[in-house]
Amino acid sequence: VPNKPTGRKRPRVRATRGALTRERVIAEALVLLDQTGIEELTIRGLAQHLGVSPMALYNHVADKEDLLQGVAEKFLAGMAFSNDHPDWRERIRICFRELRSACLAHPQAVRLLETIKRPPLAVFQPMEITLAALAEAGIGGQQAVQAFFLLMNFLLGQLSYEVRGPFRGLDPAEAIRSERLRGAGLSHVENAVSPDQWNFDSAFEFGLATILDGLNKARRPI
Amino acid sequence: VPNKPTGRKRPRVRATRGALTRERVIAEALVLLDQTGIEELTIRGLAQHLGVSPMALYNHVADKEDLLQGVAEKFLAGMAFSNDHPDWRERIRICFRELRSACLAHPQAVRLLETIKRPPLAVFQPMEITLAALAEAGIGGQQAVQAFFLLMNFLLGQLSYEVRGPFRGLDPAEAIRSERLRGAGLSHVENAVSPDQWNFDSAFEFGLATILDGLNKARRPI
DNA sequence: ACCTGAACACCGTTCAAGT
DNA sequence: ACCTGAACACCGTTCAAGT
Repeated sequence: VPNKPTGRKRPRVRATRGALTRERVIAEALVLLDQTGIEELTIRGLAQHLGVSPMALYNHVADKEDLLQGVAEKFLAGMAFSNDHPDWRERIRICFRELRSACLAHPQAVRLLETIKRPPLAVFQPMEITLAALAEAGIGGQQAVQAFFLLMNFLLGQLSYEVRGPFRGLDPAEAIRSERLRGAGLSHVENAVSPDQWNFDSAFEFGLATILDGLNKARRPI
Repeated sequence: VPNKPTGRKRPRVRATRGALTRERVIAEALVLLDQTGIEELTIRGLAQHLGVSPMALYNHVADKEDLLQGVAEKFLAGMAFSNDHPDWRERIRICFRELRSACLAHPQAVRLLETIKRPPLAVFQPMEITLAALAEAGIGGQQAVQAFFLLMNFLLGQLSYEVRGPFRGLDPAEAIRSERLRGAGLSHVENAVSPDQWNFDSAFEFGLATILDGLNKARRPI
């Protein structure tokens, strides 16, 4: 909001009119995305939300793909990652915890990361932190990059699950009802799954810990 | 194709007409999906592909969501997982390799797993194999389920990356060009990334090995 | 029971026209 | 330079009508 009129009675609309800029279009798109959902984020809907003609947006955005790309950038932008812990393991842990937190702050936006053609530039900072930490641990080269993608892909997989809500479709009660699972010898599944006690936080921490333990072994190839 | 006419001159269309069934609709949807892409798989397009009115499909499918669900089931159905290796580690490894292979056989269909509200029933078999193997290794309860999801989420994350093609947007040459990365102190990233030598197979194997190493440590909690 | 055409309420985007 | 309305080529889906 550039300059708020002091005491004028002029309609407030004028203040935002003409202030349509790429920055504002993308910012409001993120707001609208959070309020509704990725499915409902549409050029026409965004235009209405901005009180403007649909075609007005095309002055600041190439097409919808470009808009989504911008929203994805904005959504991950401004993230600051702590990088001062002495232990390299803990540095990686903290970095991915922060990344996950930032993603979960905009649950609807997480699915953008699946839609987008190319990953937002914001992933480079966690990558730098991870590669630096791994280098300190004696892991470098191709292996270090693969380790980063192991962590990153686990995070993305977990997030896309997490965003969809707790554990849908893996309820054993429902599974038993299904024809396909009856007598299929899935005894371990039947005994193991209890969606009500599922906890994404602890699952995430378990994953992180397991990967870091595994990487620890990779430090000195046998 | 049921019964090919022997020497008749009658138009071939009659043979497939009326044979419209849920099975066929879903099967052809998968064919069309493989040929084109998830974006292009549309009710109207599928109807045209089947030589039928769009509304005809609604006799065999509730709505598009139901269609996609059916395609996802079909796409993963009929998979047989080897489960006879003596080593529990190798059993898990083989299972997830087979799962990945099956997914990559229909690259366009992989994105269905992200779109679908609930995971296809087919994931229960790998889950059973994994839980059984982990039980043999002394890992059970909540931990075993979390371990399965660690493996599964890694696989899904890797697949969604893999399907999009090799490493797009993480080219350092392109990154340097970008304003945001200039002077951001991303020295490790600049030195490490070389998309041309990236190999999804080896990245997958590295991930599997690392997770299994990590799980090995989880066998006896300290 | 299954298929059809017409119609409705939406999309993203192009184009020619306004200021 | 920026915004607009009308129009185009698409969507998924409802409805009433056909067989």
